[in-house]
Amino acid sequence: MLDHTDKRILEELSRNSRLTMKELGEKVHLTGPAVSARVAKLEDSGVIEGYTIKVNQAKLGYAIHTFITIITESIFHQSYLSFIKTQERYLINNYKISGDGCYLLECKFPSNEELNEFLKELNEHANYKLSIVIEK
Amino acid sequence: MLDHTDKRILEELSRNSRLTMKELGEKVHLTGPAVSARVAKLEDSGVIEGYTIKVNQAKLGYAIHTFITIITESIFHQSYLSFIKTQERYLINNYKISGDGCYLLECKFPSNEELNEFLKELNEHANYKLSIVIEK
DNA sequence: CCTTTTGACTTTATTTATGAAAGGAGTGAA
DNA sequence: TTCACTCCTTTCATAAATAAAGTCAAAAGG
Repeated sequence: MLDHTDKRILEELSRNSRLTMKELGEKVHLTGPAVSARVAKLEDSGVIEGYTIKVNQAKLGYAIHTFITIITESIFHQSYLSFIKTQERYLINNYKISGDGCYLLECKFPSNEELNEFLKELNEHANYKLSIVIEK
Repeated sequence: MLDHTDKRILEELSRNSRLTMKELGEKVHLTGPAVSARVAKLEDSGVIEGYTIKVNQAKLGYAIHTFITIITESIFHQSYLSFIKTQERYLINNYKISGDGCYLLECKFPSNEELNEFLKELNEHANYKLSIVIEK
């Protein structure tokens, strides 16, 4: 289904998704049209879900990166889920998990003040454990 | 420093980083060369860190997505850090965190067997708490 | 008030990449 | 052998990127 060349293509596009088909072709030893056809297949089959950029959140003013383990008391999660929908500017990911907690919420904040305010509001909907990312 | 148009550019490129400069220009009401110059600025200033793809890990055979909270007993983390360097195929991210644990390790696995084997080996270097992602 | 400078943009023209079409090499099945 | 199939290359028309020159408006200085 996926041969070595396809994996090379995924590696190269992960590193730089704005390569031209010609450049990508040179890296994996194919011509432009050939590599273009393979990329189209990878898109159609859903292996490549999309093309995106890595944004430096700190330079956008979001210096604080956190993971918040959510423990909801009630069996109804709707209160928590509705709340985070109103907090999109802070959200990176919300994972439903099994294990120690119901959700793992990945967030970014510009300042401790805003983090603190967020946690205060969050606490009305769920308990939490906070982890702050020091280094990636 | 970063005006509304720059933010629009970041949004559009986050959604699809393979837009042509012409298409991107149309979306933000600029010509190709104008938007190209802005993107170059965003790259030079480090706001755009890179261009990448979203890969469907499940379709690559990695169906299991986990977060593992690492608690190292000793004050020397080297044993753990050396270990994970040998496990690159499973690794997505390793965050050094403050809070409940020393590291938060994001991993992917093809099967419970390999996850189990990984945990067994991990346990020689650190204690852990496992969370498995059910939904994103 | 006029002139100059600056920055961000558009226009134009050249270079370069894309993508469709045709053709060839290798593989497996009848 | 022959056919069908897949995957590739080559070629070429079209489209995009990029460099250079020109436009315009706002700010600074005489």
